[in-house]
Amino acid sequence: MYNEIEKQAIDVLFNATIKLDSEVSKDKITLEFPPNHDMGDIASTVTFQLAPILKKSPAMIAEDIVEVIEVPKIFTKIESKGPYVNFFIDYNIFAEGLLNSINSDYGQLSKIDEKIVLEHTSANPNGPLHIGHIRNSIIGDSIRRLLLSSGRQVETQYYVNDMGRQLAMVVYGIKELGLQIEDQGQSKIDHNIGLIYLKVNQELEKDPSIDEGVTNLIKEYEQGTNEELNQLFHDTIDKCLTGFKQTLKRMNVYHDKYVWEGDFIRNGDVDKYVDEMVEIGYARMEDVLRLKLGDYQIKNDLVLRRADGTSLYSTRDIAYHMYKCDQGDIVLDILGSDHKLAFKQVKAALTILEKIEEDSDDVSVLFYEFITLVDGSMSSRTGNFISVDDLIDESVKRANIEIKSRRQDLSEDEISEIAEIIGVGAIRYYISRLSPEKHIKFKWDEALNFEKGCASIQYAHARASKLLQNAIDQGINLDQLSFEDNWQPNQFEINLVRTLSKFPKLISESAEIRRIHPIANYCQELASDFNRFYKENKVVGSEFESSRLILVEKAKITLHNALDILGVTAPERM
RNA sequence: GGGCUUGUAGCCUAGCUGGAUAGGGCGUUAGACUCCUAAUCUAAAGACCGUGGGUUCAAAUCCCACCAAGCCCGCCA
Repeated sequence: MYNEIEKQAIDVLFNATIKLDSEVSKDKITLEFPPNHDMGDIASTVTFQLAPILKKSPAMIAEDIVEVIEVPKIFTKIESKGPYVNFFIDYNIFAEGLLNSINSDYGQLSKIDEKIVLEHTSANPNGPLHIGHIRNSIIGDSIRRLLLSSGRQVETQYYVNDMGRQLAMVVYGIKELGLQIEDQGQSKIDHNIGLIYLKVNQELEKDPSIDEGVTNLIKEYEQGTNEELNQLFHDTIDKCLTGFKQTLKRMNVYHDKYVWEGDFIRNGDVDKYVDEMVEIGYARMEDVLRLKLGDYQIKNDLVLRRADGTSLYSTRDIAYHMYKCDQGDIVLDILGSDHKLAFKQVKAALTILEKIEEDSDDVSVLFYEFITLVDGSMSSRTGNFISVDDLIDESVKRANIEIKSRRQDLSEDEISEIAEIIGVGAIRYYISRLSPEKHIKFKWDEALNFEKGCASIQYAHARASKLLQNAIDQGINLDQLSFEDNWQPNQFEINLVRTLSKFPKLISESAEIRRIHPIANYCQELASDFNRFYKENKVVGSEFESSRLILVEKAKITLHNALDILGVTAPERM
């Protein structure tokens, strides 16, 4: 609906430029939103492009355009203001059309023939997920939802790091130090494993020879001939992943597939690609086997094998990325900014192996900066971290207290259910609203804010729900609403309609640049517009009851769908 | 030392392919519930856009230098 209006604006602008003998191609005519509503709904800056051609100031050209431009029915007027050509939408016409076009899957754009293989989270299975990891999961999962909404196909993968040193240390603790996962006394199994990892690190400080034992375990597991050892590695990882999955499920984070890195050793891919890189001449044996990447403006060699012949993370990651390239059209990783160099190296390797063109965007990353605690960075090794489980528990606990102080009429079960929705929402929103390149210093009170945070958006949704329920209780059939003939949207209704109309464009643009924080911003804006409308307009029992109920219903849908992209549940009441 | 990222009101932040009065939010101050949930709304105060140069008709946005914070430069992942 909104698209059509933009098209009309571009058409008449185009015709106007022809009349002025200064035709510009239609795709060069870009539109933007004016800084405030007094200046209209749509603005064009074509005049800046025409200025050098016509040798006149943009402001004069704007006046000329307005002089000759034909005003389509959907606009009340087109004005020039300085260099801008501003379009004013006729909401008496537009509101009904727009609202009629909103159905339950508003924001779901038409299908794009593109499949994206999206890897996110992929935390090492050596202890619980902490708040550093969860930024990855939240961004990754929201990107998945955003890309799906934009019409693309997405497969999300969790890359299970079973060959790494960290995991081997846990296994060492179980096998050689007699530590039992079930004996660690933590409430969740991944926390138990984290405690073993911590203990092995402490032992290692006292007895450096443990290091050699761990190395031997890695070697033996990579050879894969010791069935009992294989089983121990697998069991340990499975247990840890069981814990992860519980946490991720609670956070509304979904993976389609878990891919084990060891598989790329077992199926021979790692050897095959290493051999190929040797053959092509980029990998050379010096002190160890090194991949030379000077041709790709990377000074640091990538070591492909340890001196003892075992593989390294980066090597296996190359094989994994080769695999992912075959699974879809686009490969997208969500990674912490500490992986920037490593990723460049992997990408260079993919180029060497002729999987992708140099500088291709088909394999790319969304990087995010770290979350640190006030007293320094997090570390599973030293146990200095806040686990996601603790974070959720605290958030839900606070939400619970908040609800109890507001609602005395709800049962304990109802409160718990709503507290979970609000608590998890607060966390997801806190991460989603920020640009990924912003470094976060974690503070409880900032993360878990129930006023003007996510809760206020959820509240707007709950309000809308309640309002519709009230209407139903009065015997109104929501399926048979129609606009009153004399309804002319007032300023509050116009603002709400305008914001609603921006949603599909927001989806396509955000998906294009692969950013989720514009969606979070939008949720806030929409909730705000809805709350203002609600405050100033009686709905049930008003002169325009039917039109307003339609407006409320559509706002509710949009709020719901926007929150859904952020993985935030929209509650029916709170 | 080299590279990448960030620096916007007391605090958090959007804007960064240059263009309209730098947009939100928290907090502060002053108001609003006999009226569909006040987790709300209204109003006010609060910003030399890190600093210094430069390019331009026009710079928060581009270029250079500097300062500050974070990250990377492993036979860790």
